Amino acid sequence: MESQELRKVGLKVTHPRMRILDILERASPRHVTAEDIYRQLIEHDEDIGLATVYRVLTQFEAAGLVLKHNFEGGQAVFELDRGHHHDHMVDLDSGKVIEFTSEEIERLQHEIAERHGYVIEEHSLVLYVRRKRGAAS
Amino acid sequence: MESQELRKVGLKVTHPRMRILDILERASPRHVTAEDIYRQLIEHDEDIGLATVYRVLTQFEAAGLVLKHNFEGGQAVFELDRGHHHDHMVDLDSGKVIEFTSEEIERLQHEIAERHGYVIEEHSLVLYVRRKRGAAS
DNA sequence: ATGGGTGCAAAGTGTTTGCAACCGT
DNA sequence: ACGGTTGCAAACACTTTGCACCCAT
Repeated sequence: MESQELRKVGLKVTHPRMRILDILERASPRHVTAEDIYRQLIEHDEDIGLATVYRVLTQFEAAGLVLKHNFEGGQAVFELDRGHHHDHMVDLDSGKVIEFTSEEIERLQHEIAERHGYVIEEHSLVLYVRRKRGAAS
Repeated sequence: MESQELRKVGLKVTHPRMRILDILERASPRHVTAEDIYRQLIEHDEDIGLATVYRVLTQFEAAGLVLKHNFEGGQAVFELDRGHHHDHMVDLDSGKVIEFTSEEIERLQHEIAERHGYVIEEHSLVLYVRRKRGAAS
């Protein structure tokens, strides 16, 4: 039950938070902007303001429920944190976001930070790509 | 001579563009925001508007003279493109930007994109780091 | 009941743009 | 002289905030 997830992270169980969490869980594609969520709320005749969407997303991020990414293009995108760290590829033509992981890149990153006397707090790796000519979909 | 660099990329040699290019060349740290540049212009009693700084930086980017990065924190940072591709580490405490390169990470990135049927158009790898406890400066 | 949560509108930030004057060629 | 370039102010897009009311506990 979603209300448990909210309580678990110390957030009061309110209607806006439940609805937004619900949308994030069902979201496909998984990466959505605040406006995307707001639009869906409107479609479902929910009377929730855009400001609330931003506030709730910020709280969810602080609570570790969602991840926020700043890809190119101004709008931040959010996704539910499912616990499996991954990086992103953004298809420049379709806007589609593809997730990927690479143990090896992770390892190299830590090695590099270490070499400079640093510890990685967080990182952001985004590949902006285009379909290869002749590649199948 | 800087005026040559401008002509080479097809930009009219104007006072604002010369001054901004000059600041970028002398900049240390090399990564500066539009405001940083604007501030320096003001200090040197130059009568150049912030809008012009943005316009010129955009043109420089399009001309391949500068690179623009969107690190966390809203403000975009610019650096003169010296031709040597590199990625960035941002010290979360000092704001300092450290450059690094990793042939291996580059290779892995292309391998991953390839595996998904894509070609990398550009990419962004930023490590947000903190000094390791006890690490020398 | 009480303190956090919410909607709305207004304020903020960083960046872009319209326009008349200006300057490099 | 011409057309690109500039400064200024206003417009923009996205996000945050102040405030009076509302609702979960």
